[in-house]
Amino acid sequence: MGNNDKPAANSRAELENRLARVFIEHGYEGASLSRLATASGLGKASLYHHFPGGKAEMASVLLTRAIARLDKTAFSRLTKKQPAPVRLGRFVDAFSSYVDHGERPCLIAVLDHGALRAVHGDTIRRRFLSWGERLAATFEETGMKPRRARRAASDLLAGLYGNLAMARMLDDASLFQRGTRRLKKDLPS
Amino acid sequence: MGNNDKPAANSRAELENRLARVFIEHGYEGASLSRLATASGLGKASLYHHFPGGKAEMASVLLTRAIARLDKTAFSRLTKKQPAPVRLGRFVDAFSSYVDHGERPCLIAVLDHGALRAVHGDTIRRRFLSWGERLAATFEETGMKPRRARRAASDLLAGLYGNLAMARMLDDASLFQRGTRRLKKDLPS
DNA sequence: CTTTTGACCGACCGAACGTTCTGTTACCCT
DNA sequence: AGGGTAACAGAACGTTCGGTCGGTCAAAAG
Repeated sequence: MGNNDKPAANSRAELENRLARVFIEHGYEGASLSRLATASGLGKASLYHHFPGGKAEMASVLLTRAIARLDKTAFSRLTKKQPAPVRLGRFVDAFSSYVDHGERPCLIAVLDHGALRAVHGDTIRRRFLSWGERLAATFEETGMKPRRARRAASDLLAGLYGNLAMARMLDDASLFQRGTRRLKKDLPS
Repeated sequence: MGNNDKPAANSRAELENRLARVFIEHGYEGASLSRLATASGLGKASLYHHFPGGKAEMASVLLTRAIARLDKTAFSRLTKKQPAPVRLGRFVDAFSSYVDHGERPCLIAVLDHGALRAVHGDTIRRRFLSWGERLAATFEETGMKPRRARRAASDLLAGLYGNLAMARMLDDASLFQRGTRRLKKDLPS
């Protein structure tokens, strides 16, 4: 076996979860194959059974998964049947739980550095642009003019990621939670 | 020579600038000795003349320098003789120029990851805590109650780092500049 | 009972890693 | 002129890197 003290992941989802945690913690360059093997409970060679493209494919798959998840769990709430202010509140809550209420950095942001930025930076950029537009459109529904709605969308995203960054540097997730509560309170009603 | 197409750095400050750029761009694990050597115009072995402790010492020295700079150029403005609102505005401007108006990530934040987090995370945490208190004290001087001043300080720092993160992911420094302008406008007068 | 297949891994590979050894210059000091 | 030293680099060190190879083993398929 690849590891003595950890049971192997018993499902594809569990395997990806464990790999994602390594990438989040150490970044792409710091996530070595031996670390990934240990964390997954598999041998290095076995990882190539699941990801023939090696480390690059793992990162790519995990990034795609993270984007899909953030889209499905958070941004998709912006296009539901509730009134716009409710949708915005739900979105903030969903984003918060996506980053584990401030405990975990965002994998998308983590992978947008170093060697991977050249590969996936554009995908990430486009995605955030589209998300920003969706967010702005929702703010418009609350009665804001396009210009102001754009500002509100930009401020909200920056507020979310900023509070996440501060919570990480101060090693205090409650800081993110308080910041998020404030962001919600300032939402249009 | 360690390099063919780049002139060697001609001063200690210039050397550190070039090394810092590599750490900012690639992170600690991604900043390989050969990259550092190439960027500095020195041979790998020569870097050990200036930093006997190797890569770890480079990062440590550069981190200390970044903290000192941010303190001196930005946070020190909070304890000058001008009225508090003016000091806050100056602080935001100074922070903005510290990160090259949104073009460059903050080295302190970049080095607070992976292997280096265990080594320097606590130093960084304490520093940001102290900076947050200084910022809150200045907000208090504008008439805010302690509780609200703390919130304002936290929101301002989060806003700064959040806009920086968004500017990076969207690859658009003007986004940081607009966000910063808004943060200044919302400052107490 | 055989064959095939999917999951797995120990052992290995060349390359790159961070680091050190052994110098060679070039400049200062007396 | 001679001795010391700061600044540098070529070449090699042992280690770890991402990645490959040949194979085992259990269970499904025939």
